[in-house]
Amino acid sequence: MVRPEARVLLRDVAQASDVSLSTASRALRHDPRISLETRRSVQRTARDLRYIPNLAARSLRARRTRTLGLLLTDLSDPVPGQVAAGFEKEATVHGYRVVFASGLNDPERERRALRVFIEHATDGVAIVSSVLDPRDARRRVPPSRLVIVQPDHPSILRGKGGLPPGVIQTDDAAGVAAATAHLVESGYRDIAYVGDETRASSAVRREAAAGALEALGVDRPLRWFVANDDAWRSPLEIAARILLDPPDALLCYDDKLALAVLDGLRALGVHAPGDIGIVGFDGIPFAAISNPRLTTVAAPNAELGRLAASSLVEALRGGEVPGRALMPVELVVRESTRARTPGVVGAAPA
Amino acid sequence: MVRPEARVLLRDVAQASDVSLSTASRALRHDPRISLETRRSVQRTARDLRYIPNLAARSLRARRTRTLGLLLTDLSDPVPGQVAAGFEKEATVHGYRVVFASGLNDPERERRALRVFIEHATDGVAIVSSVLDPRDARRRVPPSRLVIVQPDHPSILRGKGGLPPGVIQTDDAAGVAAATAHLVESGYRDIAYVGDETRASSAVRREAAAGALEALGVDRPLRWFVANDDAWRSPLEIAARILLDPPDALLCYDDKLALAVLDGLRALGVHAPGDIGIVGFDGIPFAAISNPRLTTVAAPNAELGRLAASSLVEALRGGEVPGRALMPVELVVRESTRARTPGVVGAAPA
DNA sequence: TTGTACGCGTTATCAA
DNA sequence: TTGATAACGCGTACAA
Repeated sequence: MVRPEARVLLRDVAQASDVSLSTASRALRHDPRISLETRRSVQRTARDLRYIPNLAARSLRARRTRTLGLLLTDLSDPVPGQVAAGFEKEATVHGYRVVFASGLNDPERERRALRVFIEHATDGVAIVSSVLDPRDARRRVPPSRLVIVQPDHPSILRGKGGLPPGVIQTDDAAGVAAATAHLVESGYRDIAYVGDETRASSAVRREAAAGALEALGVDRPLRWFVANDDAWRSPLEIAARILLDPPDALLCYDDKLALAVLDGLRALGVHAPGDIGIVGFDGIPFAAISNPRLTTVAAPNAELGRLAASSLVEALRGGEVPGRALMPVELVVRESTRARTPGVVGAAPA
Repeated sequence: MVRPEARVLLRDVAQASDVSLSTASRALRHDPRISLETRRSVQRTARDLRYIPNLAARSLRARRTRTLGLLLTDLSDPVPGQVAAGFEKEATVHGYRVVFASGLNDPERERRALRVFIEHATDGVAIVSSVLDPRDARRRVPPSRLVIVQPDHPSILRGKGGLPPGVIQTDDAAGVAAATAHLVESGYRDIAYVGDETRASSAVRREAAAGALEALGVDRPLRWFVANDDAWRSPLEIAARILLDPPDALLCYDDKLALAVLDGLRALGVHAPGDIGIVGFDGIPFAAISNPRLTTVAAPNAELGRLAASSLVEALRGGEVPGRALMPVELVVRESTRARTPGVVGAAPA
């Protein structure tokens, strides 16, 4: 980048300011041992010469890069996108740069990405919605410099008892329970979950819904329509399967899927909330302006990213292990669910 | 990253394989001068020791990083997200890593981001939808290593005559013209543009619509509702303004805005395509499953990203200036517009 | 076919 | 308060 012969080096700045290399270096880093006068002068010439430090040399010597790595699933998806935006913004505030990599839910790609971060000698790493085993991740990246956001590995199913350190996640179970309660209060009885059969985060939500339903004393257990990761791409297929034996209401894995289901059902003449109630998860912007507007469990995605960055930076400063956090989610009731009397609509047998 | 005492260096690999540093280095880079036998052995021990090369040292010495920089507007927006995903995927295929930065439509932030790329000594840089003056960008990054995707600076207005090298963009004017023709063919006469008043890309689309309308011999000139960058966040406000004097059809700056307008109008009792026709731009996934599904001009966003990466890589290999490309867009007619007879609906005075 | 030795640009140690 | 100098880890011209 930039032709070598054109690039201004620290030594050029030093020569131009008539000081030694080390003085120039210190002056630019605001070292208090350098007189204010020299500092100003050096900084001025550095700006005049358009000096840009070579990060490679700096990190080689200083053993840190002020760079953070962020591993996420897919940049083209709004949810990880929001997390990434929050993370980058917060990191920038603290003077850190960010290197991104996408894992696309493939453990092998995720491992390669971590390797890239290590090559880049990132000071810290955040992993969002990783399908990688957290223990595996911690073997590759020292736990003191690792934050795991919204883990999506089966281990989160067993780990009911307390969050491990360095993990930031939303209280999905509570959110789904609230959504389930809302459905039941609104008179829905025959409720089904629509979501992935393999991903751990999906299992968490499904089990939370089942548990809530039972706890609420609803006699009909939760049903389940399997809709894998890209089911939202074929709204008709999934809608047709649902209509084979339609429940009163659907709890969908996420908003993307919920909106697709909404579309597929509409194409087949079934409308929410009149014929069926629909709830999503995530709170993406489009859920607020769909028709009908989608009832959803909103997660603070950008905030998750910000928190990941700040807790990473703090841990790096203090040499501590990053803290844990369980973030609340919020049920946002909109038009895709509504109060109704049970049994009016849908093929709900006695 | 990784405690120094734990990190495996090339010299550790060399020692363990009983060869010199340089032999180890060459063996790992598949240098044909090293016997196959030693190569294999060194590679084996490197893997066993989990050796990960230090990129800083390598790039310092080799004067290249195999890293590309991607500057975009906002990671949380689906459109740049798709470009980013395509870019990253293609870059990875060619063995390049990617550093991202978001400029948020702020020239100052964009300049800072370019600086970060130079610090990182990225081999090449792609700038997506930048509001920075391309000449400014080219002063900071050598043109031979710069690709500008979808520039959004006023200079694109004047530069009608031929694309400059290193620029990749979509043929927005043609797309908007096609959309306008579609509206006119469908019987819409009083047509308005909804979009930003300052951004160059918005001006291009508005002018293309106005020109197309005139060329089609429609007597009513294009009207214009100003809706700035985050107007989509307040659907009611913009819808209310439109309803003060509603046209037959709306050409919106992008899908996000179109969907918001759709929502706001619905809230006020006005429905597409019955009461008004609505067209978006971008072809985001949600436009395909909205209600009504959105007629839009679809841009090949992921492809744009892929092309940017591959043309950058190619230019780096050949030492050439990256090529130019004008990508076609496609009018996708869906439910938010439809054939109708003029004058039936809307406040179209004689 | 392999090894020796130097330098990439910066920061940190030590001495002045 | 400042300067000289030795690393940091790797790639490569040159020697063997």
